[in-house]
Amino acid sequence: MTGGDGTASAVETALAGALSKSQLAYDYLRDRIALHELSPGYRLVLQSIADELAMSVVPVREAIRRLEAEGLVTYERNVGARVAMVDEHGYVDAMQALGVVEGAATGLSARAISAADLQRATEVNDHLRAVLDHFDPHAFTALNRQFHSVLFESCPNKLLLDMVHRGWAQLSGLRDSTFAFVPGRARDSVAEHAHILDLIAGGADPLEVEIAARNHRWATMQAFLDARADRADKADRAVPRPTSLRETP
Amino acid sequence: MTGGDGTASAVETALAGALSKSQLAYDYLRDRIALHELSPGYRLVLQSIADELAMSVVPVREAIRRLEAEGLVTYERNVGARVAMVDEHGYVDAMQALGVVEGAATGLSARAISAADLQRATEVNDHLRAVLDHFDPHAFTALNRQFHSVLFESCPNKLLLDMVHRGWAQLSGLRDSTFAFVPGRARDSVAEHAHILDLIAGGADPLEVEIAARNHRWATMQAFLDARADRADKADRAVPRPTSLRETP
DNA sequence: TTCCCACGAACCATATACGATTTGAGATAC
DNA sequence: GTATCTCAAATCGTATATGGTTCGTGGGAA
Repeated sequence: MTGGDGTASAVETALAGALSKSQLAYDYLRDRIALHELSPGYRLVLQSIADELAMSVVPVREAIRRLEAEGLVTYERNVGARVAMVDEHGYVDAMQALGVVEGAATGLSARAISAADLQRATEVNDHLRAVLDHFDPHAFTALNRQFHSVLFESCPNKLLLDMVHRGWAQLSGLRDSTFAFVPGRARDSVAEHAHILDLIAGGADPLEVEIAARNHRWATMQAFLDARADRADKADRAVPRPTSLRETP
Repeated sequence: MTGGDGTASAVETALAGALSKSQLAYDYLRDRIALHELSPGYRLVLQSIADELAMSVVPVREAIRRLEAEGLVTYERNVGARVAMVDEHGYVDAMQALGVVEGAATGLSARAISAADLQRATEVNDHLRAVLDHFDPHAFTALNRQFHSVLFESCPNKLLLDMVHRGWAQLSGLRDSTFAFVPGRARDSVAEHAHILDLIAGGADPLEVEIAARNHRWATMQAFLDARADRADKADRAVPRPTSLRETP
C-alpha cells in the first residue's frame, strides 16, 4: 500500500498475513498518534482512514474502539472520534496514575533487573546529563523514556507493565513534553535518576525503589503545576505572589 | 426490528436513543460475565449473541473488542472470543496489580472521604464480622467488595479509579472468590479492615493508608498461594511440610 | 487398529449498502 | 443586522452478503 501500485498482493499476503486489517489500522493510528502526526483534537473520519489504508470502514471502526478503550481517542455518538487532547487536568491525573503504576513496576523490576540493563540505564542517564547544556526537549524526552523503560521492562507482572505502557502512550499525546514546558526540571530529573540507580544497584528495599520512582514522576508533575501557576499569575496581573516566589528570569 | 414491522421508529428512538446497540451489547456481555452467567472459557459466538439481542453481528464485534481491551475476554484471530479464564498465574498478577492501584486509590481517598462514608464502611465491616460464624463465601465476597468500594470511590483521580474498577471486574471472573478457597482468610481480613479504618479515621499519612490497603490485598493473595501450595503438597505426597505448618482440620 | 487425508460445516473477517443523525450554510422573517 | 428555520451534505450506525479460515468427521490405506 505504501508502494502505491496496488499489485503487491503476494507481498501483502505474506507480510500482512499474520496481521488482520483491524490490527493494521490499530497499529497505524496508534503510531501516527504517538509520532504526533495526528495532533490532539484531530478529527478521525472513518472513511478517510479506510481510504488511506485501502480497506473498508469496518476494521477501522474496531481499531478506533480499541484506541478509545485505551484513552487515546475520545468518542462521541453519531459524531465521531478525535485524538484525545490532554488538558492540564487530564495531564495531572495521567501523571499521577503513571507515577503509581510505573513506580510499582520499577519496584518489582528492581530485583529482577540484569546487570547489563542497569549498566545500560546508567549510560542513558549519562547521555541525558551530557545533553543538558545544549538542551533539546524532544531529544531529552526520548532519552528519558528509554531510561525509564529499561528500569520497568523487567517487571514480571504483565498487567502492571501494560498499564505503564498505556500511561506513557496517553501522555505522549501532549503537544510538548513537560521538559519543553519546564526546562529547568531536566537537571533535577537527571539527579533523581542517579539516585534511583543507586538504590537499585545497592539492593535497596523494592518499596524504597518504588517510592523513589514514583516521587520522581510526581516531582515532574509538580514542576509542571508550579510553572503553570507562575504563568497564570504573571499573565493575569503583574502582582507578585505572596509567598515563596522563586523567579528565574 | 424487534417489532418486526419496522414502524416502531419513534419508540425505538426514545427507548434506545441514549444507548447504541454496540453499547447495549457491551453492557449485556459485561453484566453476564460479572454475574457468572457466562463462565470463564465460555465461547462467545458472534451470531448467537447477535440473535439473542436481536441485532446484527457488527455491534457485537465492537463490544467484544472493547471487552478484549479490558481483559475480560480473550480473542484469537479467525477463531473467536471466549470469556477470559484466570489461571492461578493470572490471578496472582491481577491481585498484585489491583493491590497497587486500589491501594493508591484508597490512599488518595483517605483525605477526601466523608464522615458518612467512613461510618458506612465501619458498618459494612461490622456486618462482615457478624457473618463470620455462619460463613457464606458468596455473601462475604459481595460485602467485602462494598467495603472497599466505599473506601476508594472518593479517589479524585478518574484514571486510577477506572483501573481499580477494571481490576475488580477481571477478578470477579473467578469461579469462586478467594474466600471460598481459603475460608480462614476471612477473619484476618476483617481485622485488617478495622486497621485501615482506624488509620483513615485517625488522619494518618495517606501513604500509610495506601500501604495498609495494598498489604491487605497482597495478604489475601498470599493466603491463596499458601493454600494452593498446601493442597499441592498434600496431593503429591503425604509428607508433612518442614516448617510452620498451621493445619486446621 | 491406527494414521492420514479429504471434505464439509461452523464461524470469523471484511466489503458493500442503506437508513439515521448531526452540522453548517443559506434563506427568510423580524 | 440578527435570529431562526429549512435543507442538504457529511458522516455515523447497523444490516446484509460474501470470501476465508479453522476444526471436526468420516473414509481409505498401511
